[in-house]
Amino acid sequence: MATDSTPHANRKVTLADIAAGCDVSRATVSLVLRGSPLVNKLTRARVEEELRRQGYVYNRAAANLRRRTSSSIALVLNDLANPFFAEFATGVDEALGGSGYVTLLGSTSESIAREQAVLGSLLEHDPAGIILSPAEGSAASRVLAAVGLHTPLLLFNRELAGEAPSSAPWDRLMLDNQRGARLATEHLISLGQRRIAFFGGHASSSSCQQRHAGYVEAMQAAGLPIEAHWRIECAPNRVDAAAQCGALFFDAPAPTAAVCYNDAVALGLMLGLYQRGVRPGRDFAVTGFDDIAESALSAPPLTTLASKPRARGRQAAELLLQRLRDPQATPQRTIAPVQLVVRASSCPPPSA
Amino acid sequence: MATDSTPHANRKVTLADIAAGCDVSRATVSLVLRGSPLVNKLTRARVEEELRRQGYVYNRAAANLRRRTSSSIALVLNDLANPFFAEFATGVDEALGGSGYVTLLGSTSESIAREQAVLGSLLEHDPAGIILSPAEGSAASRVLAAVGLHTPLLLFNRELAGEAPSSAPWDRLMLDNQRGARLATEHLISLGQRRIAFFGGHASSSSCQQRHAGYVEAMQAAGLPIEAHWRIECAPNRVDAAAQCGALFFDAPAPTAAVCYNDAVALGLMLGLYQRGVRPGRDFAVTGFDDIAESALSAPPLTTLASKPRARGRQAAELLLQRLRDPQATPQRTIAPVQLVVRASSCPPPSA
DNA sequence: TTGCTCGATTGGAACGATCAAATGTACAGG
DNA sequence: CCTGTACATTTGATCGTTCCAATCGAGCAA
Repeated sequence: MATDSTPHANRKVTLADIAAGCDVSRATVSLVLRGSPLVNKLTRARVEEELRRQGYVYNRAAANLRRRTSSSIALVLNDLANPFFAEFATGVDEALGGSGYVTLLGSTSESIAREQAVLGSLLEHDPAGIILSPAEGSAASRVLAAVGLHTPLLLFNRELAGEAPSSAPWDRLMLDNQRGARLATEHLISLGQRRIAFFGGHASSSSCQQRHAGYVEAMQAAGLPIEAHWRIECAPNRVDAAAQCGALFFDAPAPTAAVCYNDAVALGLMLGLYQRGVRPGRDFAVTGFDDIAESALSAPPLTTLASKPRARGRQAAELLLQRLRDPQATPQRTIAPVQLVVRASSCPPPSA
Repeated sequence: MATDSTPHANRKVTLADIAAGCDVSRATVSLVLRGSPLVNKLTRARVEEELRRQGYVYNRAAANLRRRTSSSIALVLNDLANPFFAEFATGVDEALGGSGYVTLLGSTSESIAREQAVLGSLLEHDPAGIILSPAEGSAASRVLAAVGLHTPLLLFNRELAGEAPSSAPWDRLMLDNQRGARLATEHLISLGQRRIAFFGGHASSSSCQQRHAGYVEAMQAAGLPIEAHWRIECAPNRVDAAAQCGALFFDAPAPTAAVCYNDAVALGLMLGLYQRGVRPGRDFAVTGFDDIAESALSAPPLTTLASKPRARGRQAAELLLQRLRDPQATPQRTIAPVQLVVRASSCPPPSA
């Protein structure tokens, strides 16, 4: 049978066990753990030896309870399976880990009901703050009801529906959607393009609206007309984009270029073009948004807007940590710049 | 100034506040929260009203402390940015959420040092169990030292290096790498291919070894020779695969088909082939492994092995929950089947 | 001697929940 | 009138940690 001081597989080792093991009080052991200068060198050594011997592991939950602190951040994403958000999550986790926080993950799969459930469940674990990329159509009032005013929340990527501006003083980190789409459109115009469509995305989503606004802005600034049938909606994925490709050519005048909602849509559109015998990058110009990994490697490589999702993740974490340090500061709205990356998918119109 | 019973933004609402608010004891409130049949209908209604009024949120950490339970699972991944693992994580979170657990996320970016740090940090939050997809080269002894024997661990996707079989009774969930590669190879052989290469991956990784073994098995069973220069190593990503493409054709006899380590490698190889004027799916057959989203949409669509990462995530969660229910059961090694998905990238050899 | 500071340590009450055992009613039957 | 029992509620201890105030011996000045 095991002696009383042998590392025991059954029960978890606590401060009290260590204290008993080397004849000091729990308080002293606690001081050692936190590296207090108060404790004598000799006893510190004894305690540390005992910690090692018994295989002690710190119970942060108990400490957090006593200190009324928290060491976790909730990360709630509308679509973790999307590489963009996966990269984002990686960035968040990197930055949080570096600051001693742990990431509580929640994935909502674009379901508002799941978002409510996930927020509720994560809140019970008392996160110090929340990073939320809302599901499509998620309403400010519901989020407020679930989260309350006590836990700081950083909104990423999308606005909430029906926001009452003053009620919920949330920080925001958004991409510069409008400027990005404007840059892409201006780039196409500078290549001589005049008949440019805006392709893909749900018109109801805030990011799609912003990108479309940037497109309109550039077209108008250049004095170019916009035809109604140059705006095609589709789900933001490759499959649906490929299927909707034909809609671009139903009516005259047909466009010779398209600014796409995002890279997934652009890649799908290029696939659809190929299937109709139209060669993207030669007969028809295409731009995307996001600069996901595949875009550099597609045929032709895709002209797009780099949003650096991992850096955005780190930035989101930083912004939230900032807020935790200074809860009273006025809410921040941060717009992350995007960079135009020119590749072979954008070309002059065939006539030129 | 606020009355004493007004929902207060400052301090968090506790059981005691509710109890005081409707003149019952904390214990009664606790019983209400947990839906105990013991409590009277009338008082239950009063308490529930008060809970709502004060905006109470349950503190699971405190409950877990008292009950010596845990309601979180740690998910530690070697590469969350990889769509395969992002899908896996989504599946895990889905299944855990359904069982009332919360996911503690840790991403190691293939760094053994970060893996150690992440495991240490997550353990302090006392997870009920751990799902670990280890970083490349991660050693069993180090993982054991970090995790101990107290917390159940499920190993996913990779074996640990230098495992002493008896010491750590961990459950495992692995893909059927060997059988998958064998199926792909047999498929190519059945199309008439005879000179088949094995392309990509690090020969040191266990999954690469298993896939290679499946390839060898099929070749030998068919009585086909294997040339030494038909085995090309490269990092498991598109860029390196494209760069290594030429190595296939340095020496005669050149292969007319390749079984690739995974889809990323296969897509990269197809790109490299195009650049040399070789048309994959016509002049040269290619197969992948994983069935990531792009594979169905590449040109040509990729023949590959579907591993259903999201389903694997759910399965991993299920296996771990199973283990929590029955800690004494003997360790399970589960091999998840993979399915051959035949698409246009696999073809007969040009001569046939 | 007393008084005082200084460094090192400690006991006991928290944190917010749960649990086991005790308490208080009300009502039945003997 | 007493006992038993079913229900409804409470009391006080407890989980593993931290905080606060108290303690204690030693050194040193007056």
